[in-house]
Amino acid sequence: MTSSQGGRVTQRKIAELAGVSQATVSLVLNGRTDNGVRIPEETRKRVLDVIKATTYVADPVARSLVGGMNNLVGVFTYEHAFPNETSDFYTPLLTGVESAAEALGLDLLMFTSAPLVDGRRRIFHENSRLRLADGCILLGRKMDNGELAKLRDSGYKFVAIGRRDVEGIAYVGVDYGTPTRELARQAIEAGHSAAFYARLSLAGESSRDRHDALTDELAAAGIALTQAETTAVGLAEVWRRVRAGGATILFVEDPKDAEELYALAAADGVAVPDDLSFVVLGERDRKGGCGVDFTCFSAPRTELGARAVALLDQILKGVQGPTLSTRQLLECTVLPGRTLGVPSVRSYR
Amino acid sequence: MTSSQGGRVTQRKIAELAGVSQATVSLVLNGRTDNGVRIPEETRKRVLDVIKATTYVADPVARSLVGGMNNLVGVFTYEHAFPNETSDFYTPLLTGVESAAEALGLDLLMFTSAPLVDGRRRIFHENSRLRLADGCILLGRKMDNGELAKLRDSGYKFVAIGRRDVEGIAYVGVDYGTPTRELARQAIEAGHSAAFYARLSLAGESSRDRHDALTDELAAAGIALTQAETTAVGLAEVWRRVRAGGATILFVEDPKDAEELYALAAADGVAVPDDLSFVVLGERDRKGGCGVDFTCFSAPRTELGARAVALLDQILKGVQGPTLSTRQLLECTVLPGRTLGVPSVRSYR
DNA sequence: CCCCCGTGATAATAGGTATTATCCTCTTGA
DNA sequence: TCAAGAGGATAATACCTATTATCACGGGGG
Repeated sequence: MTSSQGGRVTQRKIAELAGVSQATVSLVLNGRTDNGVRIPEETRKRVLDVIKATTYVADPVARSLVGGMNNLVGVFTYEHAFPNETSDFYTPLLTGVESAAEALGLDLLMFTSAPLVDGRRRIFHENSRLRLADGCILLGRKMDNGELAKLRDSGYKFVAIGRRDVEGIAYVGVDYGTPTRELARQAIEAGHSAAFYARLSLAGESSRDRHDALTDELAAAGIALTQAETTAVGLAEVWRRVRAGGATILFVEDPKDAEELYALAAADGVAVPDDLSFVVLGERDRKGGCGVDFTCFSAPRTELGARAVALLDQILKGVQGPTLSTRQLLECTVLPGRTLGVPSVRSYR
Repeated sequence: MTSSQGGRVTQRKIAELAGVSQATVSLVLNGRTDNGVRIPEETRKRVLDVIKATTYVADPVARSLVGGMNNLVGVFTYEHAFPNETSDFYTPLLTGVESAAEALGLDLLMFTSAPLVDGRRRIFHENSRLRLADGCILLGRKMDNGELAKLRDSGYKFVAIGRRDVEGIAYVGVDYGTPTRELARQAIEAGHSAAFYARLSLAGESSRDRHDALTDELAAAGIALTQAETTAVGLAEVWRRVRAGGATILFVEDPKDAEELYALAAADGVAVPDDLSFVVLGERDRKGGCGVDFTCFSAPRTELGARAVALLDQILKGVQGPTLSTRQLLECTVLPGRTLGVPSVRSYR
């Protein structure tokens, strides 16, 4: 009631104070000098002076309505963006997003109004406010490719973080295949001949990449590989199968699974890496910093975020000069760790 | 493909299809039955059927435009909001901010476009975009009270996190005095009679609170207290003075200082708490989670963030029903830790 | 003298929704 | 038959900005 009429300074108020029309104010603000538009320096200065005196800022809502730019980059996260007890997934990415946005003079609009249902946010809900931003960065492990396609068809500009196998979608992702192959080769060189892969569902692109790279590389070396999906069969059962199968090396996709399997191994008196090697095909978990020094790899997450913003900015502003690729893959670093060793001769069963 | 070129489905299109006016569609959608508004069941059903058949979604932009409010809560941080190598200060607060915003259906606007100068952001810079949001949460250790007063005078609605001794400013802060007194009493009960206080500058309200509470409580018990400002004299010198002074207990305001002083003590072979007790008058540092289990206290930071958003929301929407206080202080929890013990009889010098 | 053109600024309008005032029709009571 | 009123739906308008078409004015060339 009070805040709407008394509060906001509009172009009309500026116009009154400067003794010009609202249209003139808009033209000055946008620095228009196109065909037919001429504003003498004197008038321009008068308007700008009034604006400075009043702290005017264009209403992003009205601006969006007419299709203008807000210098707002949306950030959509499928889960809570800020870390809580259970998750600290986005933080490194957002660090990069923030620094890039700062460098480009953009503000970040976090779509917290999209409520979590079943622990996930939905892009298309009752009243999605995505359009408040000029474009959007999409963050999340499990995006729905159907939703992505729908969003793309709506004409909305966005960049996904993580590779997406959907036609016409810009992304900045991580090459998981190469480090997976590298670790597989290390395992082969170490002399392992029986491996187990505790993986996640193959629904996501990154999971498939790891899976394909690992199976491919091991098969080429003639090494036996048994697989199990941890969420499907449960970690206790996975561990039982590992022991029953006689594998000397265990590849684990999810770092949390790795922590737990490691604990199970320790409980059974299995020494790592003397009895059994552990290789994590993913990021070392931050929260587990006090834990095990796993052999794993690390993605440049902060740079990932920064690149995504830069790419989105380019897409929004239209191409000019050197262009960034709309589909980028960044390289991982392999972290040696202390959990990959030579296979033991003795059986630990 | 349907929605991109043809544009989105609007109320007007629904109206045409249902053979009614746009106003009727709006009334149906909002379920209005107020005075004067009557819509027979038959018409209502017809409109709803058309809506179901199409993919109509109300445009949030237009909706905000007419409402006057953006449902945007600004978040202004004086430093980078997202953690980097050097700082992880805001994260717990932002976790609370996010959950409260989600509950209230608000989006968060992070003012990253305000560039850092000398490691700090400035509220009033070239073109502050603060007014993009309906109101704003202010986060930061060292806010400038002059800036705050200026912002208040501009009529802008905001809530500060942390107590601010500026007239007419809403805040949600932490009561540091009470836990400081509590820890001081514990020290007294333990038998300490000579204390040292390694503190920060007294510029901030929270620093003064701690200082006043500590000096007051110790003085009442007739205990000698020596002070030094760590940033002014340097930690090495502080440590020298601590040793020279013969204090049996060291109060440290800043957790990082505490970590370093602890390291200096360890290097000198001083045992904690047997030779010297450490009490931290602040939050245990997260990054130092693997480090020392300091006796300290902990502020409910997540709740702090959530309350700030709730308070701002109330201020923006105008009062109705039970009201939150515009100046709140939350209680700390004292964490016993392992660094407060009884004073040693032997001198460690 | 009239036409044309350059200069400077404005009126009008779109964009989608919510709200209010207004209008039309039909029924009922006197 | 007319006034009153209820029921049903719409036109008009506001919200704020960006854009386009238009207008007023004066000077120079024909």
